[in-house]
Amino acid sequence: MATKNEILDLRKKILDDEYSHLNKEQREAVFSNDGPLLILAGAGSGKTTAVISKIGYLIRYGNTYNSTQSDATDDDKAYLEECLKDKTKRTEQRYLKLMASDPINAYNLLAITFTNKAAGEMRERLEKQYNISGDKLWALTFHSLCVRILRRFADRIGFQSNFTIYDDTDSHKLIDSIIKKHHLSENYNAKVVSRIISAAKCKYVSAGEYVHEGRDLQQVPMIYKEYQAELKNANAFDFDDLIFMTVRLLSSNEEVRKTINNRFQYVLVDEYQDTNPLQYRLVSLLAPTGKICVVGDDDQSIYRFMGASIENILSFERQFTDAKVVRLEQNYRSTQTILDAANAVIANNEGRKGKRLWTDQGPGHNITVNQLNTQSEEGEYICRSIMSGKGTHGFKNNDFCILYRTNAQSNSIEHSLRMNGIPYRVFGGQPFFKRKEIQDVLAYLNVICNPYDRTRLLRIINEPKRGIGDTTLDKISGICESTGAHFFDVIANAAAYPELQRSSEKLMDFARTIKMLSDKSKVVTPSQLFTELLATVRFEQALRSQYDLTEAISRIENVHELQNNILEYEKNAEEPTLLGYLEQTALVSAVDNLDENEPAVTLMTMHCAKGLEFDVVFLIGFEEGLFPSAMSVNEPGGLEEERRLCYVAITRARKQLFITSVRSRMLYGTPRPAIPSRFLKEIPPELITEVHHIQQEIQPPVRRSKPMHERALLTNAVTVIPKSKDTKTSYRAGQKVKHKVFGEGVLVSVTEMSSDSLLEVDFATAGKKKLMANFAKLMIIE
DNA sequence: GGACACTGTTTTTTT
DNA sequence: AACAGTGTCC
Repeated sequence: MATKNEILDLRKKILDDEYSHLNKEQREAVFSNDGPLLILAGAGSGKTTAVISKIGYLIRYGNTYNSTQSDATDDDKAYLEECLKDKTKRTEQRYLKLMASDPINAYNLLAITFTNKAAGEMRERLEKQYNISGDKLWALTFHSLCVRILRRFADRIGFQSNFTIYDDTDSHKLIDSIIKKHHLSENYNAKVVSRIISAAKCKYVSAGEYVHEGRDLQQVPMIYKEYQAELKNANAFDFDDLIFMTVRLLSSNEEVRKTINNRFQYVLVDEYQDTNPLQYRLVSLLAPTGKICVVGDDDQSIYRFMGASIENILSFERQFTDAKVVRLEQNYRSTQTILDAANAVIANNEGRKGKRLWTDQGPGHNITVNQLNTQSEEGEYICRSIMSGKGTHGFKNNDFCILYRTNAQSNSIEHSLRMNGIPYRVFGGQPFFKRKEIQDVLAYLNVICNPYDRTRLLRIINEPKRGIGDTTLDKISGICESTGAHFFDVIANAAAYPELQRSSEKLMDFARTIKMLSDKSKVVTPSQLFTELLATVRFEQALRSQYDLTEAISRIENVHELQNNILEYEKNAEEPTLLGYLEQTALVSAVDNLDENEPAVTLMTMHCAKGLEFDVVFLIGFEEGLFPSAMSVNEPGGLEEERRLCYVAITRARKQLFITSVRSRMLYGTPRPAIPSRFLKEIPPELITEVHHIQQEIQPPVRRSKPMHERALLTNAVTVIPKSKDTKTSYRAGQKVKHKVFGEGVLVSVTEMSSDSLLEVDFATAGKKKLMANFAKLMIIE
């Protein structure tokens, strides 16, 4: 009889061999499945590889590594010894029978990620490396997971499964209407109230339980209660409620909880440092037996403002008994210089789990630091650096990434990139979906799915104009108030209410349109319905009559772009539905659309960049008041959060890091003096090469008598920029340019004006147009 | 009901 | 500088 230890030892050797592509710590993370596990994964430490391997392992072997049961014979032992030497044997039934202990079905695994992109990548890699079908295993974000659960069990908490999702704009609108109704506009701001309510929800404090502190805003509990009543009446959830109500559902309904727990036998949570107490509750409900692995990095917790609690990861070991912690500190991404800088900066924080990144790659390039006078110089400097990086190091456009603290900073950089003909993509801000015409069409689609969605119904009931004014709407609200009827039902039966006599035809006509489209939506594809909708409400005609030709064209283009977006969705979704599409538009994150292969420089906020990596990273606007932000420095813990953000930003870079600041920054349209960020001083000086941006015109041949150090300075400078006379001279007649709406065209003439240039462009499709250079945002193609 | 001018506010980060 | 919200007039 082979002893238990002999067999265990043999198994360990085989598994170490099979997972030899991982380092020791990663293997430990893969093999530790006895109880709750926390993987403390530093930036770039191969965490995704470890997680993918772990899932593969759980599905193939279950919990072999630590399995104590063993009744193997000597013959089994000899067989395993053969398997150790001969890999091909490891597909045999007997091998698996000896090695596996409670393997988990992919169907019974749940992986929660931070973005849909991360979830998609996980599914892809599992499919490719372990042949695990992506639709069997649920890899989702917190929000999309909750939508799935709620769609199935909505009736248990008094909702219908065709519920719609309110984004921030929608909830602000709703809260604002409640504030107005109670004549509280003087002292109550929808945004502020919405934040308070959201913060309460993130701590799982319901409207009934909420107790307001402080002397101001005493009416918040009342608004909170009404807001929840309105949401329920509208059959809608806001972002927080998606999770809140799922928690409520699981904790109050044993049958549902059993169904869910039966399905999910092992739960993985990524980016655990960014979860909030509400999400913690959800996680504990999903993994009551401690079959759970969370992955995170306390140093990368940057979403406190969204209610994320760094406490979740810091106290994981207390919250989940017998938890094990594995640290991944070897970095496979960056040079030692970049890691040293990151380590040095984050070392200034207190209350960390503690961790030090290292790599066996060399030191690489020093970090390049430059202080410029203005934002346009900053932009120009970056463009020059990109161009020289492409020339001397052979980098491609998509190897570069520009990161900033606030979205507003993208403007000036975009301008420089356009002027230099460098293709780029901006992420975040999501201006497209915020456009009025897009919001309007989406509101229609939401109402078609869920006619009780009152906020969106109000948005479109008179858009395009159909003669239904405020007076009528007030009357309808009054009827709803006194009878408890739904807004839509009142409209649909307008003739039954004498006070609505004058507009009853218009109202009922509108309701019939919605009803008709709603019926249709059950039999046609989302894109077909979209076409039908535009035709029925004569949307394009309305845009044409409302705006002048150029603007109408641009808005119609946007609507068509939305149609493409729907088609794209239909192509990718396994089971495309209108509700599914709307869900996606509500829950997409900025980076979900990032295509690493698109040949363009990437622009985004440091927050957005979490989880991404680029060869060359530019961190811009390193100035006091901007980064760290002025608001954060007075807040307890605010500075440490900014520093973590700085750590995240630095560790995005693989090979080269550039950091810039300016002396004069525009704020609210006026220039303000700025001094370099304190974070720059936290980077050890020996890691930094300071580049001095040279202000003079390029001088013809350097004079012999020039002192050596000044010459060195000149050659050291990555760029020598002619004094920025004005960037508009970059436009020349004959250039090929591209406009976001009009497409490609040729520049016919350039007329200099006081602060701008008038451009005449002959577009291939749209014909000749006159545009202002600063406004048109043209991209120079050649 | 809509067009227009004027005012005040905004910039921290987002599922 | 850009934009949303408000007020005024038609």
